Amino acid sequence: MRNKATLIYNDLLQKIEQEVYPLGSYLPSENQLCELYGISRETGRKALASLAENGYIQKIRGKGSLVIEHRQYEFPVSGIVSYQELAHQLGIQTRNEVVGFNPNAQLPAHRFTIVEPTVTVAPVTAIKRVRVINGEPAIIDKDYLLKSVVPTIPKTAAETSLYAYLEGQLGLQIAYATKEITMEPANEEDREYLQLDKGAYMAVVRSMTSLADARPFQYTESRHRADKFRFRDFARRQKRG
Amino acid sequence: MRNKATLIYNDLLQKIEQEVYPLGSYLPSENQLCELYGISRETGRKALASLAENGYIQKIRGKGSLVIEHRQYEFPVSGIVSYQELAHQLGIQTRNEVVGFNPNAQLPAHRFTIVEPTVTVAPVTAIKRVRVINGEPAIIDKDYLLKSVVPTIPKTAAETSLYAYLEGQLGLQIAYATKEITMEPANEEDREYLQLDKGAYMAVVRSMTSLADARPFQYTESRHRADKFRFRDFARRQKRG
DNA sequence: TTTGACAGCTTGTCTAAACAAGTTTATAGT
DNA sequence: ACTATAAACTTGTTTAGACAAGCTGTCAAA
Repeated sequence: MRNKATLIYNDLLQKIEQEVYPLGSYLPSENQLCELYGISRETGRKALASLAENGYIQKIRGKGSLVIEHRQYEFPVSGIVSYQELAHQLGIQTRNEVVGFNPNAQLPAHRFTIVEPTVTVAPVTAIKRVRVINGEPAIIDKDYLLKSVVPTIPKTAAETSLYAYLEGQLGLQIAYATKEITMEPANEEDREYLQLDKGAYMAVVRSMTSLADARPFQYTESRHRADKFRFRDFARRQKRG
Repeated sequence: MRNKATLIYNDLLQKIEQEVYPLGSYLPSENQLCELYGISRETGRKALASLAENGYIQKIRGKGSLVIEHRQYEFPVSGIVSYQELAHQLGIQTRNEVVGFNPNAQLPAHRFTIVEPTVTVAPVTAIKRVRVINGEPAIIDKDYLLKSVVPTIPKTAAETSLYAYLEGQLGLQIAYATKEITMEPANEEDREYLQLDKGAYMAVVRSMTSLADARPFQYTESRHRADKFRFRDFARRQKRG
């Protein structure tokens, strides 16, 4: 990372995870961080603010930055993390089956709001994948990527990691996403690919992902077996005036 | 709110929602904000950073702060918002039935980790409530509040708003929470209170809420009818070094 | 017409300083 | 032994300034 605050954030985070700063202990004070890293106080404070934001510490005035219990990475996580990144972090035995690949599909464009408001249908690349975890098919991912942003996608990228291709090869800057989680009855496709009984339920995560320049480019529908689904979140209470 | 950044955050947020700054437009530049509000640039930047964090704007270098589509408040929301606050914001017709109130209950203390690690059981006040939305019972909330933090809770507080009592009456500063969402088959209690068939599924949200001094004080199990459940989230991608 | 350089905007990063306010500890006085 | 005060820590807020880097339009040169 280029900026100092992120470097310090990563360093402190690593030391929290390695229990150099264990649960219930205090991080070095802001002034100590200045000396330790050779930075100004505000720079250190930015790193601490991010740690607090993500649930690793709680800042207490007059005392310091307390290391608190944070959510471990579970599957699937909140945040934008690609499946491959996640599986790697967790050491999960996983396989990726591309069961559909259509480089010339169409999608109603009302989903991609700001971009092309006049066009009613947008050309997309459609990818359908089944995630097999420990030998059991658990998730169906349906991705639709705007061809105006990503003209071509090699099938091998879908088989390995889509994000590695988008960020690494194409240099796209993936910035943010909105997600919606609902519970829905399994449809025929679900039952077929995931070998489920009738009456089974699915956790469905629909998300729109956008680039740093605010162009939405990817719509995803991720359908999870109910019994395999878990979502963890950390939230801070906002005080409104 | 006391600090300027929060004041400006609230003011900008209001103007975004009232479409003074509509979707797709740019907020005043940072230097303009300085003049508009009579503040320094860093103070304005803190307000903008919070707006970006919560998904209202996307900052684009060289251009400005673009107003992007943000999640409307849906039910239930991410974040820590009390049921009453939420229902009020949404104008939902809602009723609150306290179906259980035990001021002398016990709960395994391993949930409240840092506080009392040696004690195996913690004294809590147990509250069970059914949320009735538009005449239909939709949610069962089971709350357990540590008596070491909140010694007594009037039953009327449970009938109206628990958070209003904790923050308003007792002056407690509720700071953060970790949540976990899973899908589980409905149990007998669910079926009884929510009038469900056998084989019905529930969305279960378990959460631990803590104060500003990092003391966890509340464990909640919120059980939602599957067909009424929806969770919306906004996430930014983190770049790791 | 096209190209290229540049000025003037924008946000991003970083620093140094000052003061307010909450916590802890040492100390002096009772 | 107890208490009140003060000093020395902590984080919280705010400012002013500097320079880097990305975007856009202007204007002059080719």
